[in-house]
Amino acid sequence: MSSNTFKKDLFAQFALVGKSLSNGNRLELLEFLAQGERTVDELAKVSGLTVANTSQHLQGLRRSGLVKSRADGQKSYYRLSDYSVVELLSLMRKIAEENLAEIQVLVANYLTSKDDLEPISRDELLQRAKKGAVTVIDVRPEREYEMGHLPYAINIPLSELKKELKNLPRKKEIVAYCRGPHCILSFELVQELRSRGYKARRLEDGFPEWKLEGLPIEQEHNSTS
Amino acid sequence: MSSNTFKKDLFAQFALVGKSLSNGNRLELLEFLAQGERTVDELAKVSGLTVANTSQHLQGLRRSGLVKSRADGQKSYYRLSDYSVVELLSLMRKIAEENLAEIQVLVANYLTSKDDLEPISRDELLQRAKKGAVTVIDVRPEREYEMGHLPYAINIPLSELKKELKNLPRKKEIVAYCRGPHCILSFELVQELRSRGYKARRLEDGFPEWKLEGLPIEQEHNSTS
DNA sequence: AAAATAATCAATAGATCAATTGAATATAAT
DNA sequence: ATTATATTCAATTGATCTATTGATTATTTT
Repeated sequence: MSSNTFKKDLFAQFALVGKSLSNGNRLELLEFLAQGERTVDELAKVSGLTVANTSQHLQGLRRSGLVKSRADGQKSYYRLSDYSVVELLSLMRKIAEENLAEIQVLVANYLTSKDDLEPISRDELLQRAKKGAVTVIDVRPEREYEMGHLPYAINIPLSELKKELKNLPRKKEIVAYCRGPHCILSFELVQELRSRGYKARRLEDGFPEWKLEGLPIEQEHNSTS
Repeated sequence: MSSNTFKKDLFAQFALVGKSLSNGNRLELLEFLAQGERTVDELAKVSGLTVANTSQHLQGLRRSGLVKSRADGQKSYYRLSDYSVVELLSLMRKIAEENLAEIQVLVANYLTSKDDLEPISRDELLQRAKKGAVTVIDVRPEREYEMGHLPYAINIPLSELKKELKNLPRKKEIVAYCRGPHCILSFELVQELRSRGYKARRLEDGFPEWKLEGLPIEQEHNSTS
């Protein structure tokens, strides 16, 4: 039965990856790392964790193979090991959204508390886009945008918003979308824009759902490896 | 900052899914459930856990949305919620295989301890298949086989092996493959076959890698939803 | 009705995890 | 050299997880 302990050992290794995904704070760190390489300090700030705690989580993530790090001067830079980690997070989010009722409740409460962040439907967006009546913003990291996005959508990751504000129309409606119906990035972008007096709404769900529906897609052609 | 607690709450929900994936025994249960609906008792047997322990793990998996259950008489049947759970497991395995050196070590040791379960390469398989010199077996569950498999491969899930033995050639070499280079199913099938006197080897890796390489694929056409 | 089967429940002990705190290390700036 | 900055390390506490044990419930069979 040495095969049996082999099997157990193998599953135990796979479980190391799962362990990394078993804590909300670590997921938040990973999500942020999906936008690119970051220092411990930056990661601590956005996640609201202490630096020591962040550092320890990052080391755990490195041991499980999800992130890599490099040191430069007094800083350590962490990044996702691989693009497939983003896919893993995406898939996890999708499965959670589809099967955990609690998520629906959370989002519903958040929306009512936020007055009306109610989303625009795909159909409505298509109709208004035809008339050129909306500006569509893709909030995902550049890499994901390049691999496919909604037609006429421009790419403005959350971190780039301030720079891009001057190029956005004051009166025309802005529609933001992201990875899925509960991807937090689009919520935040819409809030930011509204607080600055822009007319902004979220698309009801994200790029994957749009693509799945067979709706038109654009893609960048400069395939930089 | 109520948006902040919303974000934390949301990530905490996603982490429930990760938690389910953070234990080797649960991964083994999920892997087995990928082959179809099973009772608690069956799951306890294959995993080597006590029934009570198995039952508790399954209830945890249900709470996190990864499995569903139904009761019939005195039995409870559990199944994966969704095919995307199989995709999630696959992706996790792939990421672990690529990033955890320990897995390479485990497999290497297992192979040497098992004399020669050394795999056949894709190229070698292609050449020998052209001459009709090999029988190719896809060890994955039927559903996955139907969605795409190697040309001329026949589908024999591990559980079906005994029934199919009489149809297998005694002298011609048999090559088995599965989901990935370390998918345990193909290891087990090869061992079973060898112990019964068949000439059997594993393919060096699995279907996803084959597909990725752009090599030819067959697909069933009866698309039963 | 009594016994057998299948699964769940409840309580427990040991192991592991998560966050905090304060110290330590290493590099950069003054 | 001294100070500041960025990160890691080590120890600790409370919380959570895992497997075990024995009891309990519900359904079938005898």
